[in-house]
Amino acid sequence: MKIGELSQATGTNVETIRYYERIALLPKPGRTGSNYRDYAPGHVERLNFIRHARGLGFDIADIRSLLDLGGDPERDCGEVDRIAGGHLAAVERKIAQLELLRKELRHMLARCEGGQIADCRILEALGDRARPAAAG
Amino acid sequence: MKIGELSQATGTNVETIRYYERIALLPKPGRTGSNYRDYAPGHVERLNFIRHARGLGFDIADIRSLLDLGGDPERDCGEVDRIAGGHLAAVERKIAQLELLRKELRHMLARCEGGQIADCRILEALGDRARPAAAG
DNA sequence: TATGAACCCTGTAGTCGCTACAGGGTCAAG
DNA sequence: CTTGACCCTGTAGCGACTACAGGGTTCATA
Repeated sequence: MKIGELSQATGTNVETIRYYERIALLPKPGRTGSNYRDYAPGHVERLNFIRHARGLGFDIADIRSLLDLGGDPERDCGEVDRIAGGHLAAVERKIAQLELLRKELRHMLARCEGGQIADCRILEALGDRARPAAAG
Repeated sequence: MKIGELSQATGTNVETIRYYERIALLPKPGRTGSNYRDYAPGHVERLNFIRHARGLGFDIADIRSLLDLGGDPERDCGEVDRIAGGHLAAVERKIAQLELLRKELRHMLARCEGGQIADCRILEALGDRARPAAAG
């Protein structure tokens, strides 16, 4: 299987696949006589795992750990749970933070009554660090 | 005012201040005889604006536009409104996306019953691209 | 006067996860 | 025999910083 086919099969950019190889996230495949990468079904599986985890926002260090753990079937599931739980917590923190931003942005926008820059409540709110809109 | 004082006054890393100068977001200050940067009150105000806007997640291109607009007091407020509104929409999209991730992660974690890696539902869910947990 | 700490300077490289070239080689079809 | 689609390596770019290395300055203290 050539890199273009792996790309098609997994919906992954060719450059991204080569990048994953470079950082040793995806093992080096064999090569054809003309030096083309030659992938096996295991590569498809692993790359699907990686792309799904990336889609869920896991960073590459976490994915590396998850893949390592997956290669050790007798080991306890706790570490996997810890990584996924840690990531969920991070996502929840991020959501909470963005909800605060949303509130402040909505507040700012609600105060805008059009008119001239000189009277712009949005610029005023941005400049006024001592009294951010979310607190008022 | 030296860079360390500006840093204190605005809660901004010294390296970040120099970075803002390099990308011409913060105007070059005067220099003392010993070549130290010498900031004026206007710099404090501008940097406060920048930091507040960055805290709200505006990117530097947007902040540049907002600062430019602020320098033109007779101009209509519409462009400012458009930038802030666009950013609010982006924040809302991001929240929606993270809420989906949260759902899928919670689902994955809920299925974990401990035990061995070989039976790990989390790794199974991650590997199973055809049927992501959020859809089931 | 010497010394040491705390500050300041420039310039460059690293972070993360890709993405986008430049400059070439390979292969199948017409 | 040429065209075009694919493949290769290597390097540089993105955004928004952050972290040095390797030096200069200032000020208080001994």
